Amino acid sequence: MKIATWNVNSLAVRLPQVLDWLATHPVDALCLQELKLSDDKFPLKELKEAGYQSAVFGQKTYNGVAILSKTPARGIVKNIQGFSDEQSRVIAATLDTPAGELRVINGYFVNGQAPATEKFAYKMKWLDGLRDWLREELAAHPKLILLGDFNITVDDRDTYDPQGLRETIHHTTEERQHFQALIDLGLSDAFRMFEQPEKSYSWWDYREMAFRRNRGLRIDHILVSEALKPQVRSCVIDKLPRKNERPSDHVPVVLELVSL
DNA sequence: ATGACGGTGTGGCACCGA
Repeated sequence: MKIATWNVNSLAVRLPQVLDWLATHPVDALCLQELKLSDDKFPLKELKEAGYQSAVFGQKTYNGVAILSKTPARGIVKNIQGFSDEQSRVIAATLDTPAGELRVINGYFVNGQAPATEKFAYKMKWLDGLRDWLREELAAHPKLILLGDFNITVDDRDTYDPQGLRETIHHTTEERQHFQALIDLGLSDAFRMFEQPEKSYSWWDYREMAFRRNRGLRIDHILVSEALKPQVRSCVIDKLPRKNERPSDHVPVVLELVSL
């Protein structure tokens, strides 16, 4: 059973690429971020024809998240419970999969612009709210996955220039402490459960031929709960879609779970 | 380096992303 995350940076532009990818990577569930469209513009029909149901929390122009799944999603929650948010950044659902009943929390985390800005402060508050809510979700759902675009590098291995980008956005101590607070709830970074290629990233800037020079960041993550850990077989980044024409700046990350 | 590229909504550009 496979589940993936992909920040598509406009589903309107990327739908053909998503359909292509699903045709070659028929995952059980695909979590999308940065739809950049309202619910009424969501391509429900096209995805249904590809074999996927959609739980959608859209927003015009910015943000927007969705969970595509082969089996119906239940218990859908939009945004962080107990945290008031104008922006559509989280959708959670319970899925019945070959690997069992899974709680899936799909997030488009706040970017944060730069330390000491209002947007950075919002990022920190948002992360606090997520942690508090996640504690409850974990208590209710032992087998839980938190995945999406975290907009945080975990350590030096996740960035092409650890020295030059020290304490800049996505690299600050404060962001990493907030990431650690999520880990401390009892979650594991599935990608680091395995040996991985050096300089593995999930995002590359469109500018300066960043992809060709592999100047990227690993900011798209999949965290798994303690109860799910024994079922994790692999976690890989699929960088191939970054070579598409008109690619997203992010690529999919894929988690494989086995049944017990 | 106030830049670069790309998406959106707008309107002759600005804003945002990371």
